[in-house]
Amino acid sequence: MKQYSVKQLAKLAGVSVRTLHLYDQIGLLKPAIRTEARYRMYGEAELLRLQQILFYKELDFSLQAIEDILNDPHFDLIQALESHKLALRSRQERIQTLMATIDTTIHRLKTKQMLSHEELYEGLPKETAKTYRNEAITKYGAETVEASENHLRNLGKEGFQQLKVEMEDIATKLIAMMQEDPHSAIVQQQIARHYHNIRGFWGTVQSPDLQAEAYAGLGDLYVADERFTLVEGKANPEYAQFLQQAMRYFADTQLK
Amino acid sequence: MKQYSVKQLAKLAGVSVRTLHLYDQIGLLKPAIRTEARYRMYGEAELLRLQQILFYKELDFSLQAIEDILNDPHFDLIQALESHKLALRSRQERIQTLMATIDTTIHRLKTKQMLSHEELYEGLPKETAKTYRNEAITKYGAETVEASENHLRNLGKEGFQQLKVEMEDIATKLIAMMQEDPHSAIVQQQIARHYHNIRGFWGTVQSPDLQAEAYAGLGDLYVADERFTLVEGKANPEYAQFLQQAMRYFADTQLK
DNA sequence: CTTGACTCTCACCTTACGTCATACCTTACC
DNA sequence: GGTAAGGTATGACGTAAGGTGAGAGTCAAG
Repeated sequence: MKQYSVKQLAKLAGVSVRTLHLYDQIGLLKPAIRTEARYRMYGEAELLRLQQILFYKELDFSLQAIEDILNDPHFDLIQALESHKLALRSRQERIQTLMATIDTTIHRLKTKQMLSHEELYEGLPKETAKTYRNEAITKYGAETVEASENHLRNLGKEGFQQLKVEMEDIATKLIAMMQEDPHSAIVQQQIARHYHNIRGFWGTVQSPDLQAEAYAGLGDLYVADERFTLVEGKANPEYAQFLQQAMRYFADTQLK
Repeated sequence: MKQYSVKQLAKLAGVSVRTLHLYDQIGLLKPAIRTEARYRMYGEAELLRLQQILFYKELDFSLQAIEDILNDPHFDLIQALESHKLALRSRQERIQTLMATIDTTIHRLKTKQMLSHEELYEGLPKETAKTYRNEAITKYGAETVEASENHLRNLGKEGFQQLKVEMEDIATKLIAMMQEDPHSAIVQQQIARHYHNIRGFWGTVQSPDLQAEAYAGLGDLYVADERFTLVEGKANPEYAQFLQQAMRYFADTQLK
């Protein structure tokens, strides 16, 4: 029966000596025996177990999870693999959106397509909420607007409350930024974040184009519904109009 | 000019107080002033900077990277974003292969398609290397076999040496496992790892089907070329035959 | 007997915070 | 003016998976 020292086993398996020390310490892989001088000596069985450990480690399982899997032969391996795959998938989706955000940010930087708030405000007629809503309906169709409205209603009390808190929050931030300026790119970033946060609220809308429309439409709705124009408790129509413009701009230029 | 305490700012930006303490400590975001009682007070400028920090943090930049970006206005932001995107892409690709591996592992477990080494050895005629090679040629065509051979030659001394080391390594492990058994699934895992490692060596072959063929062909080549049948310096034709079988099995059943 | 290679244990460092512990400060209320 | 509640400060420890030494003991070869 072959025996391996730490270094031999480490080289064989392509890991560091420290790693074996650690695995011993946490009980994941203990040496077959210790010599008189407390040297660790591993046998074939340990090599085998180490291979299994490395296999699961390559799949990004945590050492704790690996220990659970290996120590319990009745472990539901398939289930563990499935759920691990789900975790991997959501990681991947997150990375996907990150890359998309980077793309739009790069594009924005390259084309110097930054939104100054002069731009945002210029040409904005001071009309009433109803007018905006009707405008939105003629532009995007009653269907879209009503779908958004229905979705808002379907949120229920809690969801609506949450949305309101979120809106007040971003409102406060954006206003502070707009006063401070001059880095208006930040405003764009905030809108992007807002879009990202809000997106989950209308899971029903599927295509990206429709999402962009819905997002812009939501901006119109914000103007229409004064519950969303409250900033720290009091109405702020200027903010609402600004937000509407910014959201439409974002939808048109960034959501393709 | 508005002032914010730690808690106010934390709530506004959606982070914890501890986070602000940390950012202060590492110099990423220092409060505008400290009160007599050393309370941290932040102004609009700090809120702005915090927003920027959070934006980059959402993109998975490290705090150090963020500090570099924010502290140097001449920083090549676009370049940083591009390279960050590359890193994200490779992460994503890695996850992709992980999920694929999980899929095949699950499939293997479900269909109990595990390779016993009786299976592997049974019906294996004890023929010579040349015979194997010729067999490989008639099976997969001279083109495939020669392409593999050429690729091997093109590796140059170093590449070939590396490949040999790799081969001896896996040979040692596999033989140990086969003797130990009885978990033959491990052998499958090892073959999968081997395939994964080796794959980079023939970047020219494009389609998955062709890669599977090339991989199986490589198994035949191992038998044909005794340089690959060395285990710790001495020839080991049994291993070569085993490996050939295993690789073909893997290519046929796992690489689709 | 000494050198060099190997091994042991201990312990601090990494990231981006969370979670106490202890002590001080501010504000509201009586 | 006292007290209770709650905000704040600093410091320290813990997380995952090891990296990187420090200081000391062990082993085989020359």
